[in-house]
Amino acid sequence: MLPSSTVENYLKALYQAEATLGEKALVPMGQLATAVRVAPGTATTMIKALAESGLVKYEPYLGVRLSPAGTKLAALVLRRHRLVEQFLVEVMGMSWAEVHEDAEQLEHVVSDRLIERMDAMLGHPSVDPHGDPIPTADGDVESHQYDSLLTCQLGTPVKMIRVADQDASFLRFLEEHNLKPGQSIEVELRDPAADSVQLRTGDDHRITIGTKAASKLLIEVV
Amino acid sequence: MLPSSTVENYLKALYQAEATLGEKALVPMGQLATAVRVAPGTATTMIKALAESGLVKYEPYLGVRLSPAGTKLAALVLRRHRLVEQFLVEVMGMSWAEVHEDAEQLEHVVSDRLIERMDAMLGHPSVDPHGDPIPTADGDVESHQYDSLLTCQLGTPVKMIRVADQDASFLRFLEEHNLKPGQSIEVELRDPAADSVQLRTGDDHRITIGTKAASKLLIEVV
DNA sequence: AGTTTCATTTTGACAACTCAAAATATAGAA
DNA sequence: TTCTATATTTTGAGTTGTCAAAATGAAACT
Repeated sequence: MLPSSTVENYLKALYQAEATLGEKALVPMGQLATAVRVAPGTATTMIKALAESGLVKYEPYLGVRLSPAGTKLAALVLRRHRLVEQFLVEVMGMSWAEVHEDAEQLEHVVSDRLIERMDAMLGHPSVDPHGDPIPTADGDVESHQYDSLLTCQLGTPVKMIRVADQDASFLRFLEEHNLKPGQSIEVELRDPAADSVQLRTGDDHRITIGTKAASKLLIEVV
Repeated sequence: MLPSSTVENYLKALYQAEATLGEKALVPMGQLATAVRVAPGTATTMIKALAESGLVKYEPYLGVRLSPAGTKLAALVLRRHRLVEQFLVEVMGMSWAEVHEDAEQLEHVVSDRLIERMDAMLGHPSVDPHGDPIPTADGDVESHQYDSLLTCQLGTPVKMIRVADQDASFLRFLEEHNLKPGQSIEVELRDPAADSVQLRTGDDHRITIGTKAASKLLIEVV
């Protein structure tokens, strides 16, 4: 019984929620319902069914957690999603700001045959255009913890690694200022009162962004 | 209200049935039900709904025909299907025998943006790997009537144009004998008693195939 | 015309997914 | 501890797409 697109979306949402909430945390129903854009009751119903089929562990009133089986399935959905994004950018020449929606659809229908061919054509990439890690065909992920532009040291040159946000207009903004994975950056100033972070990029541009945005830009000390 | 995958499949099946039955013919329910692989009653129910939304003309007990709106929608599904097939063969390097199933899924989720990108990357092809014509983005199709290896003149050199069958094992057979669109062929002999047709290909191989198979291979006199 | 045959339609039911709104549980404030 | 605000679950209902099997229509053969 292979999972429907709907089920895949629930699993994927749980996977991503767990990644930000921390491994062993239970994902609250409300958050899950918001993520998959359904009414709270709908999420409850679905989760009870998924618990029935062993894909999640459900603790009434507390939340949900993926089972090992569910985790693996979710990782494979994410693998397809991210390989497709990388493919759309690298091969089809699409902008990284516009590939998310397409990948969101394609991830559910792309066959193993096709996805492995894409993987090979791309030279088995380890990350997608946003720097998100691509799980292996076995569902294993290389997961690092990175600092963000909000938490890193001031005045230290760092390299951008990953954008933890898929919002198209945000990505377009980043693209416009050449803030992509690989770019060198230095945080010059943080102003808590103004809720802002001031950057200098490797190609010597100064940009000021909000702290919320800064927290989405993950980096590594050079 | 954009059509669901299910609706798209019904429309596509009708389009293809009409293409073989003749323009103004009504497609019988039974045939449609078989094509979309549902029980007869299911097809009746669905068709009544489609008639309601103006995509088909339904004549109880006689059959169905696509409306102009339905025809256009079906052509666009076919456009996506065939462009995807061409893309999978030309860009992804897949065999023409194995692209049908993938295209069957992808045709429902590939965005306009992506399909037009594929189209451009392929140089706006007019036919897919099987020689089937690719409708334009407006839903217009260049439709020729071709002779087949069953109906063409004996001993006359002809060129293969199109394979009117998507069966994977049949396509693998053709590939093995290099019977692809573009190939020159000559029919040497037809034996009605043996139900067979004997060919000589441009690269000088002799092959004997059944009349049913021969009727699927469309050609043009050189 | 009468009867058998076959295709088609109707009926009743079910599975997957969803919602709105009522009922209930939990947690935090008084 | 009691009340209240908030999150969660339950309930009843709707949509889409499906099937099996009964009922009906059309056609074909005595």
